[in-house]
Amino acid sequence: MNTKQVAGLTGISVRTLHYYDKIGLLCPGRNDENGYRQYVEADLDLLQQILFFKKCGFSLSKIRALIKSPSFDRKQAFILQRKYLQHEKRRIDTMLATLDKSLKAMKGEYDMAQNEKFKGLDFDNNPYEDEARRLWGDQAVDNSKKHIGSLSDEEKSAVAKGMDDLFCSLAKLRLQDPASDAVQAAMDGMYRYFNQNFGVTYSLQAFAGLGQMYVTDSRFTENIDKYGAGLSEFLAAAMGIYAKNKAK
Amino acid sequence: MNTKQVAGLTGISVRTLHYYDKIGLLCPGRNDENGYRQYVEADLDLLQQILFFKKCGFSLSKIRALIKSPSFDRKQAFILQRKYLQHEKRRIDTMLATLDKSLKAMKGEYDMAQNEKFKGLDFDNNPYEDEARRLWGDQAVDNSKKHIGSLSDEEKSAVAKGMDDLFCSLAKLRLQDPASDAVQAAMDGMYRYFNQNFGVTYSLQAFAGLGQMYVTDSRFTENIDKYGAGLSEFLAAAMGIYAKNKAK
DNA sequence: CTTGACTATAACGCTGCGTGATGGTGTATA
DNA sequence: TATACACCATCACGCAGCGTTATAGTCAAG
Repeated sequence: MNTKQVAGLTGISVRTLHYYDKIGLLCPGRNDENGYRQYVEADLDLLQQILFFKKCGFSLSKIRALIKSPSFDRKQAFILQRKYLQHEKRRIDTMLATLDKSLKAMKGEYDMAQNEKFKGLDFDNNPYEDEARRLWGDQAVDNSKKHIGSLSDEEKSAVAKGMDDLFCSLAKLRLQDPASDAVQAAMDGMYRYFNQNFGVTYSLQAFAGLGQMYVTDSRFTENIDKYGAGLSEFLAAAMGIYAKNKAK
Repeated sequence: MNTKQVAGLTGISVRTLHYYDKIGLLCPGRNDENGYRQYVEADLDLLQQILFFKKCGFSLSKIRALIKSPSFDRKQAFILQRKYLQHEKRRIDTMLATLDKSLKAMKGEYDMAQNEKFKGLDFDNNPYEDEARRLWGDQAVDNSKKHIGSLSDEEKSAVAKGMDDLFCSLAKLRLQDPASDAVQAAMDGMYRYFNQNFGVTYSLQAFAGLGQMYVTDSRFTENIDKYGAGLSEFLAAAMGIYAKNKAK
């Protein structure tokens, strides 16, 4: 299929498809003769995933990080997205209730508290995040929190210092290819460091899952990106590749 | 209430509230001593409206045009918004169905057509628009279309020319105050022109409603704004004021 | 060989805020 | 009375995700 046909099929504009290609989000093959884009079925499936992730409120760069990761699992993504949509439905119900109450209040049939007027109208928190936490991260996060909690103040600050150093050194690599030897060697160091310092043994899967959380979970993203813009997305890719390679 | 309290109550950031004030969307009174913003209950109700309109996908400038119009009716807005939300719920159901089918297709239990993969994922058309059409405009639009259809080609182009001239002259006024005498005189001309040339007699209410449609309905907005950026929003205000004044 | 319907890239514009920077106010504490 | 500290204010700049021209090459039909 050519660009225009995909546009017609999906409702995404041609311009947008060009843009997605340019930013490395959806890069179809090309016709050898004239260089025109050629979308095959796998491209369409990927586009569908992209659109679902957009619905879940992720930025394009995050989506790219997620779907490019070798540890990306379509089935899991579908399941999380379903949970997100169910959340959304409930939110809409809340908003409908708010609406009906506001109507009644307008007629004087109901006395509405101020905070009631805004139920369901808060735009901030992303339920997809919550679900992803439950699926991938909370045990790991909780465990390490528990472990850290059991340390003395000195030990705590030592660990904190170690993490700081680790992320500083990782940040310097973030413009290189995540699959390169240098980066993968750093990943090996990271994996070992985590296993030594967090009271849990990370399986390779859990390590890759933690990488996914670096982009899906704002608690991580925001802290990590302080060491350098885009670091979390870079790490997600590099950790996924590391887990995949080592699993062999 | 001060700015921070409102922020806490609604989930809207302080920065955003400042911004809304600056662009004339939500301008609370001020404390005389220090110039601080003071939000009263009416402001909160308005903010609620603004948030509902945002959910419906309107831009801030459109929202401003809608709520500032004297013909703005809170109850009608609530009702339209409810319909919009119900639409959204149905769309989510469609997306959920698409999701489940995709899962099945992945397992090989179902053969999915390409276009089926994108059901519910099209972001473009705004259901609020459709509802607003049904409520305010379709009869008027249909009637005038019918009337114009009954004309000869010459007459048609004469009407088209007249409309073109009319909007050109209106566009020149668009930076003035919609309530000013000059603008209101032009509105009088517009009202008469419409009643003479569209085979329908516009009630003042219908005239104001048409103004609302100029901003809610992209069929109008896009055409009108060709004569000058923001013309549709300006006209919506001016027509609303005209109808209100003349009703007295 | 020209027309019209495609394709391509490149560059500028727009919206809705977030994020400081900088400075005035108000009240509590030393 | 000084000073700290939390809160308010107004700029000014930056960013994502495209829409929108502008400009140019490709291809089949007439």
